[in-house]
Amino acid sequence: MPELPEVETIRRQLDPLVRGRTIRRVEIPDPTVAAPWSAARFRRATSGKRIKQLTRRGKYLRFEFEDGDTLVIHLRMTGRLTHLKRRPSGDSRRHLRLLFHLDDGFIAFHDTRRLGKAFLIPAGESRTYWQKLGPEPLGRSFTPARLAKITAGRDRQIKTLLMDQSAIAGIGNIYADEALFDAGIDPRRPAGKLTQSEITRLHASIRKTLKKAIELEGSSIDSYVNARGERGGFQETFQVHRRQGKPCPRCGHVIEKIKVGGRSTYFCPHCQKL
DNA sequence: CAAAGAACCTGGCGGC
DNA sequence: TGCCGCCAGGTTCTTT
Repeated sequence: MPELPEVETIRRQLDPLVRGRTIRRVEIPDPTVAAPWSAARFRRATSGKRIKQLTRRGKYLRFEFEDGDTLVIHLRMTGRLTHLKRRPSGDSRRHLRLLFHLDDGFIAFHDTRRLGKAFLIPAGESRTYWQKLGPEPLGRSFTPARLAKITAGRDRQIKTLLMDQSAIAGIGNIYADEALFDAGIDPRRPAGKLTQSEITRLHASIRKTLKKAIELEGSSIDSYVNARGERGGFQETFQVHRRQGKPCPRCGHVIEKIKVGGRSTYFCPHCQKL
């Protein structure tokens, strides 16, 4: 489910609710979420900790504790993180993987496909851990020149590169498709062969698309909901993603669905130049 | 080293 | 109705 806009939406909603709160107790109905750590070790490392703030890096959510340690949660495909006033019971515990009891309310991590992860980064190791990720596309360091550096000399298809988290952090299948359409670039283009003006356009399209998606609180195709359990709104504005067979909103040509890097890819063969 | 492909999971859907 | 294969917003490990 969640790419940068969805994770950022959850962060914005949750941050004011968890700031200064203490994790009183942790329930771990499915210990694989904390693997390779045991449930006991995970519980010991998180309970009693006071949360300083909630931050995001790429698609990772970070509960920063006052002692310097960080609890990291990655939702992968179907993870959901919600704030609850009451402890879930019965049907609402289906697919529940983690439940944090705060001094006021609960943070629940549900995950149908069980691909999501929760883990801890000790105070000293934080800096090096996040170095593996590329720049934040909405950050100051992500300039057209920076994007040009990322694409230079690369033989890879541009869409695959955009989704490579070590190149740029936070873009997934939805926003890669939408940004490439907005920029008028075929997703299969070798990254290193983009012209300067295409790179400038793509840079602007990435930022514009992500910002708009955050405003609309993310995209809900299937399972995604925000921290309040509500669906996002950006799926209503999809230009090409999941719209194969429908007319291109710009030229009317039929939108096609192909595979790029093993992922379903939607684009307009007329507007997006190969 | 870079790039492609398989593996990890579960559930929903279309086809037969 | 039942079974089967395919598909899904992501990452990581293995293979080329």
